Amino acid sequence: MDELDVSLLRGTLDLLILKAVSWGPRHGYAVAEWIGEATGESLLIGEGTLYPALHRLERQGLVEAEWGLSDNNRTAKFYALSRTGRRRLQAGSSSWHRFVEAAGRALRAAGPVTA
Amino acid sequence: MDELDVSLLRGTLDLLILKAVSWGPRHGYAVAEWIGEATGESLLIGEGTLYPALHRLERQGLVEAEWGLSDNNRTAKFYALSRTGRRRLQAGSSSWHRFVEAAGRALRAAGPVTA
DNA sequence: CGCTCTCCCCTTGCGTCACAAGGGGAGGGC
DNA sequence: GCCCTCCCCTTGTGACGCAAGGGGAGAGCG
Repeated sequence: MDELDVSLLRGTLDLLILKAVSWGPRHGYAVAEWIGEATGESLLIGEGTLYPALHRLERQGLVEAEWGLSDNNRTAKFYALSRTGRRRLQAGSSSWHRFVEAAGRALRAAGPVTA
Repeated sequence: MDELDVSLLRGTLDLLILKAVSWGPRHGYAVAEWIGEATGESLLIGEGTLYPALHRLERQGLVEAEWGLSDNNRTAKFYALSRTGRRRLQAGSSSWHRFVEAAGRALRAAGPVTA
């Protein structure tokens, strides 16, 4: 009943990261923490998953990175949501919900054709 | 507003295929058709996606294949859900819904900490 | 009889991605 | 001085969705 082994994180991770920085800049480590908290520890992403994803999003211009100091006085790279990133987050969320709704309906279907 | 380009089909496809054959044997082509219908044409999977997936599921013992004749009198390979396949479908569906619920909650979150 | 259309099967190659496993540096308490 | 936590990164590997290819066999139609 703990973390899900499900590998369907695919495609959802980017959205979650964008969401994590949608209220202001956050550094990578904090992004991972937020995702963990926000999903009730259901989704724990490793650093080998997180950082490549952040770099990917940066390369796509969806987030912008800048070095700074964390609350604990540690050097950290802060990521901020760009304008296109925000649009992407909205569009992506919408797509995501539609996809999930469609698939969920199919998975809950009772009969083959119900004819 | 048509088909979704989203690549988060990852991990969901297997479940949909298992569901498609959960009411009795179905051949590959028909599986793809059912998924299309059941998702309101939101999810249209190509043959290059479908067949490898079917073979994968067969290799894992979740479905069993057998040659037969389709409604149109064509030679076709029918896939039937095995016992372990059915268990997998139930467990997978449950995991899927929990995952989706957790991620959905995070994506809909209003504030960072609401503190 | 040939033609074409639909149905139904398959494979190879490519790009992407989650993940495990590795490595490093710098602050702060003891 | 030591270790723990925080915070960054990379390389390699396996898995997978997908486009693009190829083929064969039934059925309507001229």
